[in-house]
Amino acid sequence: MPSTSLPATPPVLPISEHEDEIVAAVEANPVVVVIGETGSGKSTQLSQILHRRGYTRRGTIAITQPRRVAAVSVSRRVAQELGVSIGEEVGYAIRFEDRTSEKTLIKYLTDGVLLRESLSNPELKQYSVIILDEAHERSLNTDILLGLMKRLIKDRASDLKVLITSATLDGLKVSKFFSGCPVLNIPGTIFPVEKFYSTDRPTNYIESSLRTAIDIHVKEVPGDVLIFMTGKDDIDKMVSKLEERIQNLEEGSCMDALVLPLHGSLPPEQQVRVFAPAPPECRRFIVATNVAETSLTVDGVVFVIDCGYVKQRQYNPSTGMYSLDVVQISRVQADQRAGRAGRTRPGKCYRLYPSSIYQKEFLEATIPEIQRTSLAGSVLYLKSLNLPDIDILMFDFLDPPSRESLEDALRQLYLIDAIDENGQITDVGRLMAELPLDPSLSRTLIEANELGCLSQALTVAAVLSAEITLRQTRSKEIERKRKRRELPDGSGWGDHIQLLQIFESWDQADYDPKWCSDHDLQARGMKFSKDVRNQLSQIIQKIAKGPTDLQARRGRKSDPDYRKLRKALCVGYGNQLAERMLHHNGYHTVGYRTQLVQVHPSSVLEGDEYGKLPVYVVYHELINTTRPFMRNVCAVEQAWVKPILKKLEKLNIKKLRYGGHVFKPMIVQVARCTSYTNNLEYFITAVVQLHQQILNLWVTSK
DNA sequence: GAGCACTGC
Repeated sequence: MPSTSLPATPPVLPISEHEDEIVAAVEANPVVVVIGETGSGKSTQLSQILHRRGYTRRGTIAITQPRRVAAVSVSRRVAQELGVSIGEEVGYAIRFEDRTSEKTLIKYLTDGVLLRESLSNPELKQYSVIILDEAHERSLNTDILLGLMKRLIKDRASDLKVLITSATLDGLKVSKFFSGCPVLNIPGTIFPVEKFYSTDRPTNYIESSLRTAIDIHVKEVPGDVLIFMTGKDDIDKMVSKLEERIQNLEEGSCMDALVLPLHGSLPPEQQVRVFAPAPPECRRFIVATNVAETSLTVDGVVFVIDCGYVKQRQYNPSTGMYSLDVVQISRVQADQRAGRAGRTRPGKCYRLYPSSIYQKEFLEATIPEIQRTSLAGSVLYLKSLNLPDIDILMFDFLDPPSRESLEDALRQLYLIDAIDENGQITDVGRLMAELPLDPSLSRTLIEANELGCLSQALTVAAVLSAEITLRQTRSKEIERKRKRRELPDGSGWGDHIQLLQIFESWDQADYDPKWCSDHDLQARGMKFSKDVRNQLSQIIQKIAKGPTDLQARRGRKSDPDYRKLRKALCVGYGNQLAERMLHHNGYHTVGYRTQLVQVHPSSVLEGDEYGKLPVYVVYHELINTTRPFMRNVCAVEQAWVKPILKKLEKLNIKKLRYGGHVFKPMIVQVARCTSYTNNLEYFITAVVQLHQQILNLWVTSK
């Protein structure tokens, strides 16, 4: 490691007063939990403190962030405070962009990037300190990292320090997870926010928000208003109604007003409007989704209106289906929303629910992502790490996902050849884990490489992982239809093929952003899929067999029916297969559970001359809205389906969990226990887990 | 013939 010669000029932040306390705790313990409220400076200062105290002498300090923008902006800030340029002593690494060098001592990175690094370098030797920042957000990746860190500190007890930092995280719970490590509290610099509750839950929260907003506008001092809604539809409704009501107010009775929507699917140029300073003598109303809760910070907000709901996507492992539900927020979320009013001066938060509901009905914290999502990708990742104790269901999670969810993941991975019937990762599975994709798409790529249609499959995988959506301009419905007709239609084979054709057309237009807008496509999504495709090409060149032809324009004419590509998709989506009913166009899923589903109306797939849809299709996902739908489907042939049916017959969850040698994992675990008997708590935990394992085995084998 | 919150490798 190069020697350190950074100037040290810490700004005065609450955390600075706790410097000695922090350093003492880190010195004496492998893991320390730091609870720092908003404005405590933990994200920018912790790394600098440890750097000053010599922790960069034998390695780099890594600080993970759940979001890319945060990794970039915080690292820039730190570089500025230390008077160095980014990429030198201070750098960041996010997908598609690595701004670090051999000189880098403080490295900000997304949690996903750190997980990828740990794949090729499980001990993460280059780091002397790993800080998991914003752990309270409980992103899927952070949760997996928490489990990995618990292991890592045992293997690197002498030379690794781990800090878990968060705003409101239940410190005791994490401390318990890490064998009772110390918890430090750092106060923040947020201003007080007064909270007002409704006496009842409103029957119509749009109307209720409207009245509150007008009330503020007429009676309150200047200051912007942030209104939390659940989705785009509600926001649009709210914006137009609010504008109307403000217009109807008596002339000169109050100041000017500007109403702005804010949500993720807004084009960037419209999102930016929110960050422009307000015109003088004008109150802004920002009607936003959850983006304004953590991802985007709007300056000037003094009033918050909180409807108490959020739209949440959840996965049901017993049906394999996603649903998007409006659910009550948690107390942590409610407080986070309220905190948005106190960033520049004391504020007010209007909660459109009674305090009894906040106290009794709201969950303490939001259900962590790991319990709301399909785990196939994460389980494959963990399997690829070759952890010594083999049963993935015993992985030490802070909040374990359900057994059902983990078993669902094992079944899915088995059906696409990532693990064998004994639950062991296969060679195919190892390759899949290298690719930053959903397991189905990575399996498709590997099969495509065998079949000689890699270039097309790369495009499909890239476009699908960018999830481009055809932009919706409801007011210009007719025009939209006209434009969409000019786009390729998948040649009757479905949405995957259409997406491929769209990307190829864009490629032929030399990736012109204007081509996207002309065809009513989101340029942002298309650009992202192009970046993903490049990244995938680079990775696959290292692992592909034989010569690879990766140009997007190639490979079109040789296979007019896209047979190779569709076959590769059939193998990759072997866990997501559906068969049409005999007499109508409904489908049932083919797998270890059967669901009645339909092709989503947005699909390009159309019936034959008799109006019949293909007998077999694979689908990208099941989403339960008004009914269960398959989104993004591709027609496949019966002959390709047979191997999947065969695998289904052999599927045995007991074997997937415990493998052929059921006692091997236990023996390994006992061996591990005995080598850690100096840590009594770990020993007890391991024995309890072993006991549990034997019990499970006994129960399931009966 | 329906309608999608937010992240990330």
